[in-house]
Amino acid sequence: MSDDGQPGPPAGGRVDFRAALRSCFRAALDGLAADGVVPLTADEMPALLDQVRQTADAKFGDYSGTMAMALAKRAGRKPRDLAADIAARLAAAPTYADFFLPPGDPVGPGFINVRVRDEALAAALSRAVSDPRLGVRGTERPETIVVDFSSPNVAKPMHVGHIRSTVIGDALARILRFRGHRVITDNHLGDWGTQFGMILWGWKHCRDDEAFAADPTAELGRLYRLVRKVADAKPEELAADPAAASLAARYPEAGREVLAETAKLHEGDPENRALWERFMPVCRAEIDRLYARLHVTFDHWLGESFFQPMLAATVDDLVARGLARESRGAIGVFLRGDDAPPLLIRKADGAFLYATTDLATIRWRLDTWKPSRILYVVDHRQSEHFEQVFDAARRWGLSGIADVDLVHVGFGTVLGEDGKPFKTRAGDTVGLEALLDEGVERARQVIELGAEGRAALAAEDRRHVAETVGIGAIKYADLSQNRTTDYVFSFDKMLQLTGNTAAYMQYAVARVEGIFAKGGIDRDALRVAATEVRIAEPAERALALDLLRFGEVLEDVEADYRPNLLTTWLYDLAGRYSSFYDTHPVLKAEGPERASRLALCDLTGRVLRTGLELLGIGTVERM
RNA sequence: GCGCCCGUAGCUCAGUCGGAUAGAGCAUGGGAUUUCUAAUCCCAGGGUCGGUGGUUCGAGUCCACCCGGGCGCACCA
Repeated sequence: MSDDGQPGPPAGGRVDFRAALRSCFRAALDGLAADGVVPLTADEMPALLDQVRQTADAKFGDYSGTMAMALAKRAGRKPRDLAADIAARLAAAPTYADFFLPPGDPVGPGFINVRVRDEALAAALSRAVSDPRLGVRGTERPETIVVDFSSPNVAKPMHVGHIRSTVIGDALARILRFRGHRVITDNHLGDWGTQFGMILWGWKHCRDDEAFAADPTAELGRLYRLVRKVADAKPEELAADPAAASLAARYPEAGREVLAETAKLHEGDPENRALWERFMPVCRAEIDRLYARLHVTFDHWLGESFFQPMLAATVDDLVARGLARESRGAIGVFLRGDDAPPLLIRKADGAFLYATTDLATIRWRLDTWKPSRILYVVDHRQSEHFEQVFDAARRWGLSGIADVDLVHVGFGTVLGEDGKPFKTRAGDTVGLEALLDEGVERARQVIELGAEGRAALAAEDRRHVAETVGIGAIKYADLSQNRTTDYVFSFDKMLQLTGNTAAYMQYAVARVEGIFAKGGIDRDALRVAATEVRIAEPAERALALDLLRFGEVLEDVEADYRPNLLTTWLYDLAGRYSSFYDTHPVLKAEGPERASRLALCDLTGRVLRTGLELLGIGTVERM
């Protein structure tokens, strides 16, 4: 439950029915407590008001409150009696009658069911149609929120394992921003770690100058993959790669030497530093191209190298404060006593670790941006790491640490079709670019096979549609899954263009556009004139009510950082629209009915488009 | 060994932090197009929610134990 349940005037005339009803319930419960029926403290109120929700089934009304049953025992009353008491107080709450029909008798063991007045629904709908924010209120307490996501290692080509952080992080950033927060996105590039040591070692021992001249990115990628195998020296990997095996035989100390190259870079060795500066633009050009194609942008690109100058001071400070100490030649923060493994912040060879960078980064962000939240959109396998880093940061006693919420927004591992995870360090996974190409190609094939209506699309339009649909399908497949569960990567599944997919909603948007194109409707004029909306048919009412829940859904997405709540709702919304569209003529309707249906179509199109936009998914006019 | 996560329809998954007869999609079977894009809509079959106990008005959801699977646990990130 968030701030939106607080009483208060609706922002900009926008109505959030659930928030309005919660504030009525709050008044009812306050009265209950004041009259001594049941004692209630202020801090348990949010959880109780959370029990005001959309009903499971429309036959029970639009919203229901279930807290009476939970409170009955404490009140020493029968659940139904207490529910009736609450319902009576609810009906008398200020503004209740403006929005809702009288609650009536409690149902079952004590459900208080509420239905929105049709006039209130029509009025809210007509305001939403004329509102650039589509009736969405947004948060009443804007915060500064840092979203740390994507963060690939620039030394190696991006692959499918990077897609979740990128897509989920981008969607969350867009949604939080739309909610009214000040959002700062930061791509914390891995541009300073061991993987650069591998490239440096590879460059010095087995580079191919011609290949580098022809395609620098590919050559650096080759070096990374090759040296990684040589350094790890796993027999089964070497057996499968003769080139790596012969190098490993020639340089048995390769693993140590790679770490030494990394340490030299960190110490400011001129040669390694110069090579790093030469490689960086090559690496950036590669990932920039992919971000452009994904339409993902960042406010900042503060990679590990940016924080490198702060690392020594970070370690010194933690040592000086008695939080960190030497152990087996390394330096670590002992968080769980002397026996449990510490959080290492400096290796025995002097090099720093990613925990060091993470701690320095927290300090810098607190000093610079003073955020109230920092979100880390990172694979859930790193949950322990973040627990430790957050714990260490709190003990560190940084300025502002008490006021910041550090959140690891974890997500399930990307698995291959064989059910095994894509290992970050594994050699040959599906490249991200190849994945996007395949998605677009499959979408293009569907378009070519399509009905005559699509034959009218110009070649340029077809390319654009294929790109939008193909990449949208890939993003949507990822976002529509509960973020905490593992995610099986499957071309066939994500590129299927029927059912619960982005294409279904993009198609609904295109059909809305079709109506306005065919009817030659002036949508701006329609929005200004949409003052007399009438909701008559059940399909219209269901659609209208659903449209007005946009703000509720975004609030819920923020509460748990779960974009799949938005995808589910959008899919339901598109389904309601399709049902409505199938049975209710719009252009052939007349008078107020036609105007009302046009208003519904206009708002549906814009809500779907905006919702997809918040997921980072594009739409097209025709498809 | 310690810690975290998961087990729901044939398949892939939702399930609003305890609420009403457990929902979608795909697949299967049937139906709808003189009408705004059929990439659509409507209908049907399909379930001991891994198992056993417990907590209570109520459990897929919370607790305990068991079965089965995944991940992490000091010098990679």
